[in-house]
Amino acid sequence: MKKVFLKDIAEELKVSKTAVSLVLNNKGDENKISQETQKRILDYAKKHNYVPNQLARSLSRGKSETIGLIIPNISDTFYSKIAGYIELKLKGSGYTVLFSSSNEDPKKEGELIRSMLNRQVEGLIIASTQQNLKEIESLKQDKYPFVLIDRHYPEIDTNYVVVDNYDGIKTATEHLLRLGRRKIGFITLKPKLEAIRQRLLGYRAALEGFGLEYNDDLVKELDPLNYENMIGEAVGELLKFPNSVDSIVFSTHYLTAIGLRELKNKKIRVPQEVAIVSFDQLAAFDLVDPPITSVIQPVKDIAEHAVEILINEIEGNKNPVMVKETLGSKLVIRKSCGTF
Amino acid sequence: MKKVFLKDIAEELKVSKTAVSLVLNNKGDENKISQETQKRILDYAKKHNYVPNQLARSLSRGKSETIGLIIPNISDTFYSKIAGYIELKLKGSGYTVLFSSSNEDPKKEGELIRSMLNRQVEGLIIASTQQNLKEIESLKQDKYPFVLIDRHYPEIDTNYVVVDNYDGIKTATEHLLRLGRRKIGFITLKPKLEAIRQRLLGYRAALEGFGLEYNDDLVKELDPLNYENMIGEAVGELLKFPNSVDSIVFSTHYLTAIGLRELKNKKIRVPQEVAIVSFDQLAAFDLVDPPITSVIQPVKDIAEHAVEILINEIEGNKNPVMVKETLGSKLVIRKSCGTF
DNA sequence: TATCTATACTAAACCGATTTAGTTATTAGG
DNA sequence: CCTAATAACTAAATCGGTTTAGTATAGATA
Repeated sequence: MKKVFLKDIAEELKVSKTAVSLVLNNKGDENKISQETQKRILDYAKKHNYVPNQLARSLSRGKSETIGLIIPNISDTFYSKIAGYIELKLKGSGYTVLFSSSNEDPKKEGELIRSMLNRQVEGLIIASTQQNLKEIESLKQDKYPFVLIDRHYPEIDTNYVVVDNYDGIKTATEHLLRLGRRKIGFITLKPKLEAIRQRLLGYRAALEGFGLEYNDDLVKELDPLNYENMIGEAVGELLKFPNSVDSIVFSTHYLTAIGLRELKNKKIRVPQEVAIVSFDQLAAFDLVDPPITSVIQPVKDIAEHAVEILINEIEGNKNPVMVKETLGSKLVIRKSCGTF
Repeated sequence: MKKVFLKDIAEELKVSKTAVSLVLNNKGDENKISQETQKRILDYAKKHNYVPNQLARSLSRGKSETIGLIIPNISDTFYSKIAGYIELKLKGSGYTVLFSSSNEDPKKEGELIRSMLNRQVEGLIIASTQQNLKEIESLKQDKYPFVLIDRHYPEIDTNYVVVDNYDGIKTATEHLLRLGRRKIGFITLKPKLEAIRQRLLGYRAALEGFGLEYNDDLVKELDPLNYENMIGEAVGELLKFPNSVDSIVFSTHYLTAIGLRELKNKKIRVPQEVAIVSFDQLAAFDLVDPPITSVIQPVKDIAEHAVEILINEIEGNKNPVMVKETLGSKLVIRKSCGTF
């Protein structure tokens, strides 16, 4: 079946392109196109299976009805869930999502932002590497609608929806302290990210709240690109710490998973010898031996709030007040911490 | 900073739009634009931070440099991993991925396909609901480049990359049989999908290979949209089966997870009383109590092969032979099956 | 001197829509 | 009967690029 264009319909029906376009966009009535003509156009379009070319449409209207989502990694369950909820929230709104992963590479992230702008997305949701201050600032300067999620730039006044990382880790650490653990290790990533830095601060604050001194030796910062090879050593060192640590706080779900694997390899009994708690979780953490006490994130809320804020800015008032949301997380207590 | 367009550059530099366009597309030399003019254009473009409007570009060239990915659900780790690998494979090729979830809804899938065509994507990778025969056939008729993944339509001659579902489940079931289990339950989804039907056949073939009779009571088919509420009953019935089953094969990772939860609730010892094996897995299945024996899928291969086939068809010969690949899976033996 | 050939460009059509600013024919009002 | 208003359209500009088919000039060749 040959593809049919607006022009074809117009020629065939001996009406103008204008008429066809108006009718197909439901603007026939308000533009006084007769019912008869409207019917002819509609029928012909349906019969010949006409579909408008979105590119042409977007170009001429200056609206793409697309929003862009830039995340570190679509394979990470945390982000794939967010992506899923964003899609769901957008369902029926007419917007499509264009998404891409930066793989924590600031340069790639910059390219993605520009590529999305070229593609005329109408707004962006970004879980940034937090190393593109310039780029984000210029988005803001251009009054381009966007909202940061999961990670934001404290130094710029933007929309954002993040989780209270500080508080999440603090709560988790305090839970261990309350259970009597005192030699608490912390396995985290090298803090290029403000979010990660917040987690370290939370850990520290919890200790100090219990009158304990912060000890650098208890904190292992792994390279985000090479953590799998470094985890063995990190765990090993914590176990060698004078008489070994009695517990470990992991700052991400994947560190927890490989950390626990390592502890099991070394035949450490969890939680008897070493208790653990995790920031964020994987789907099966409740089934793990032992079930892992985790700080769980309000993934759905992050996604939905971000979409609401963005759509509101795209469609609503142009010079709005920035919306800043820091959502709370929830500690789900299972067995790996040594219970309550 | 005001946005600068091709036209602006041309007017400012007193050259034609043609010249600017050619130079910026690296076609200056072959079109004999003088080095001097080229430099002026390039410098001006860089200085004023010119970026071409992709929509206009795509429209006029008839190429969008975008490929579409339609999957059931981006939140499912299986598909999010595939999405990740597809992105990775496409990196540097100039193509962008536009992806959307059908949520197993054939109608939605149809809309997505059409929406992507409107957006002029140059090719499609689809993990179909397998209930859109018509739609897929018409893609084929239009010689539109596409490749099916994970699920295909046996009745149409298309490109596809799938996993041998039959063989995967058969191997898993045989493993249980070889370990002496004889009353093997099978928890699966209602087989709207050919892929799911294949799994049932694999289960059955394994039994029959061991001279066992297929028994309907041992097979529980759950509604894909309501499996969480049905799992309790399903497991309960299998346990009530004369003297209870001695093992269960789960046909997807999420059924395994909730099934195991249910078994644990009921204080069934796994694998002593009931052994389990899973088709596909979640990130922490090796850490679970007990670690879950799973058939693992070649996710990376699926993604990479699909991309290769698609790009080849988009850029290469126009009337190619369809590529049909059925990849093997691998049984990873852990504890939940009662070991070797 | 007339013709050919490079060189270095450009005008204008085109991609497939949307939209502004009219135009014509008919009817209503004064 | 004349003017104004309304109904039912349409021509042409526009969106921001790409591309085809030329053109003008200078130098080389016969």
